[in-house]
Order: sequence, then structure tokens, then C-alpha cells
Amino acid sequence: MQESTELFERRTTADVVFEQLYGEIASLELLPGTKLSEADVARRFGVSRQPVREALSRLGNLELVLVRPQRATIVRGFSLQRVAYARFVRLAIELEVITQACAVWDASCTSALQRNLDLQHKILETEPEQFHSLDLRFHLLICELAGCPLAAEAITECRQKIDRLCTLSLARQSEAATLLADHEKLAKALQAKSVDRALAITRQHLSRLDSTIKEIHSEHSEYFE
Amino acid sequence: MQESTELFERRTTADVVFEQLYGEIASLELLPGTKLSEADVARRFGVSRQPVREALSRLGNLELVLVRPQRATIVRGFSLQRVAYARFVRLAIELEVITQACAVWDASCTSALQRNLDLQHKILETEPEQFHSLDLRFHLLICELAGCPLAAEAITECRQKIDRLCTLSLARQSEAATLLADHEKLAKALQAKSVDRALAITRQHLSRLDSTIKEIHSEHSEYFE
DNA sequence: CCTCTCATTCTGGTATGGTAGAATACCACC
DNA sequence: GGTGGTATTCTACCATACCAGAATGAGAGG
Repeated sequence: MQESTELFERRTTADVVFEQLYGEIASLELLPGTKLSEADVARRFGVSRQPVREALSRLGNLELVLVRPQRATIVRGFSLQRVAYARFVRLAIELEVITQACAVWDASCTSALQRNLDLQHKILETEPEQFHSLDLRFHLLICELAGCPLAAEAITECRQKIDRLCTLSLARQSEAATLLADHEKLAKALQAKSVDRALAITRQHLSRLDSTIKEIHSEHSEYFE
Repeated sequence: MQESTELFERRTTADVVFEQLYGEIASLELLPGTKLSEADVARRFGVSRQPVREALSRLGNLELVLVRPQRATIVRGFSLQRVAYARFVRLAIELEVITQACAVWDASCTSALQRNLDLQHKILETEPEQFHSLDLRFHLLICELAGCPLAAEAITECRQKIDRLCTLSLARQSEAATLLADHEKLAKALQAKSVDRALAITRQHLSRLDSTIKEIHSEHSEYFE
């Protein structure tokens, strides 16, 4: 979505700091509530405060940190509202993608999707921890096949907003099997070009996240704000 | 969506510069391609480069400007792709909102919506230039009535991305009448809780933007990138 | 007249110092 | 011992100076 015109991206100090901090926040190495002083971070990275400031500003735009002038900058916790927002948008996008997909679906689409499904089965048995990324690939693939590459961007954006939650919802292979079954059913509905069935499956598929979120909320309420 | 926890917002210099530049870009006082040198802008506002830098960075996040290190920072033109992206997301959101609305619609919703429609009629005769804002209100109102305040945020966000285009598409009262007719039909479909009809009307309603965009693209191709 | 080279100038990125405001800790005073 | 005021210490913000890369222009060489 960004920097499409210029491909040579100068690697700036602010970029490095930003990406490092982003990673640490997303992976929960930096827990919500952690104070991120410009000076401290600058010392830690051995750079000046300016690029740190820039990086924190960007994190603030993504609502990952809350910068309170003259007070402090802290890592924000999860917000049920923001999660719900991302969920809603994601659902809306997926539904429209499926609608479009049904309109243009053909045999080549089915086979392309089937290759991804085969991979999912294999991964689920060998390296189940990789299932999540393949899950995402599955949905993005449908976007492409439906002729909506834009939707893929939108979905990716939604996922970024709840990246950290996914970190907490690991070790759920039992659910992975359920999700894969959903994917299978969805593929069949697409093949049959049955819009209503595909939409219903999509709704149910995404709604499975809600219970997961609920559990996380009760288990780790300290991470919420 | 932002700064919900802290209500006292310190008005920082960077904020002022940002909002001023944002306004000028959105209103097309600053045309696409205009160079925005940090130093120049700083001199113009009588501040140092630092807050200007911050402001430009934020504008970059919104993709309103393109900052090219060691080269220059320029106002970005419209991008058909980004417009299409906003359009797609908007459509997806609206469709889901309508679906939800049909599920919960009752008489009170109908009357609330009718009040807005009456206003639209009156405005269209007296101050047609105000119709656009009322149009937006109409859609946001449906979000609220449908119990999806989150959708309202999403729609607002989409509109911001094509704010500048709206500036160009003024003076189109003839279309306003068409849009109002759509609104009327949509209201009837909602009252009848006819999901399919409501969705179809919504699709047609939003697709009317496409021709407008096309015209603008051919009339002002110099503003596109 | 064209072309290549190099110096000048402009760009954004970085480092550093200083400032105002908010929080905190401390101490006098009740 | 509890309370109120004050000084210290933090914070992010702003201004200034300097840097390296990129564009631009002029001049030398063909």
C-alpha cells in the first residue's frame, strides 16, 4: 500500500528502530503498559532521540503506543473496540470477496485453491505452528482469484491490527482442524458457485475468532485497556 | 478512533502545521506535484523544521504526500488504484451494514431515517451545495440504526481517502436528485426488510460514483499519478 | 554543438541542547 | 502522624547545526 512508485528504499535509522519496536510489541516482548521513553530507547539502540521520536510517532499512528505529551509514551493494550472494528471490516471485505468470487469462479480457480488446501493438510500434520500463515494465504488467494487484489491489502491491514492477539492464540491445533474443515466447505461452495452457502460458511468461519478473543480477554484481562 | 482515553489534547505546533497542510491539500490549494520542502514550509510557518517534519511524516502516512529521501517531498496526485481501494472497502462495509440493518429494522428506525430524508429534500431546494454532507449523514445514520457504530468510522475513513476528489465533483445538483431517489428507494427496502432489494440498491447507488470518477479522470488527468 | 565531469546547491536524515509542563518525592509545618 | 507546598526529575517538544546523498548547472573536452 505504500512506497509503490519508488522501489529503492533507503534504509533509515528510524526504519530500523520502528521495525524492531514493532516486532517486539507484536510479539508481546514489550507488554502493554510498558513505558517507552525516547531517551531510554535512544540509548538502547545507540542512536539519537530524533529517529526514535520518528519511530514512536509511527507506532502512535498505528495505535500501538500512546504518546502523552510531557508525560510519557506507553505501549497500548488491546482494545475490545478496536478488535471488534477490525473484525467487522474483515468480515465485510471477505463477504464481498466471496460474492465476487462466485461470479467469476471456474475450474482453474478450484485447482489453484485445492493446491493450497493440500498444503494446509500437510502442514497441519508436520508443522502445525505454521498453519496460521497458510490460513492467511488461503484467504488472500481467494481475493486474487476473485479479481480483487485490493481486498487482499484490506485484509492484511485488518490482520495487522490484531497481530498481537494472534500471538496469544497460538497452540490451538484443535481449532486449526476446525478452520481447515471450514476452508474445505468453502472451497466446495465456491466450486458449486453457491453464493448463499459460501457467505454463510464465511460468516461462521470468521465468527470462530470471537470465542477465541473472548477467552483471551478473560485469561489476559491485564493486557486490555 | 483515536485519543479516546485522554481528553485534554495539547495543541502542538506539529498539529497546527499538519492540519493546515492537510486542509490545503484536501481543498486543492496545494495541487498534486507541488514540492513541499521542509525548510520552505518551516519558514512559511515561522517554526523550525522539526514540527514540519513531523507533519509531513503524518501526511506521508495518509499517502497525501510522497517523501523521497534526499530528493524532495511532493504532494501526491490521485491514484485510481487507491480510489478503487477506498471504493471497494466502502461498498463492502455498506453492504454488511445494510444486511445488519434489515435484521434489526423497526418502525422507529424508519421514522428516524425519514426525518433525514425530509431534510435532504429541503436542502436540495434551498442549499444544494450542502447536500453532500447530508448524504454522508444519511449513510452514517443507517450505521447507527443498524447497531454498527464501528461501520460509521470505517466509512468516514474511506471518505477521507477521497476527500480531494469530492472537491472536484461539486456543482452536480443533477446527480444529487438521483442520489436522493436512491436514498428513498433504499429506505423503502429497509422498511420492507427486503435484504436482497436493499443490497441491490446499495450497489447501484455506490456505483454511480464510478462514472463521476471517470469523468474527473479524463478532465483532470494531470492530477493523477 | 554535444557530452561528460565536477562543483555547487538543495534535499531529507541525524545529533544535540534547551524548554515547558507533568509527575514525584521530599520536607517543613500543622 | 498527616498534610500542603516546593524542589527535583522526569517527559515529550522545539530549535539549531551538521551530514550524506541527489539534483542541477556550468565549464572543459571532444
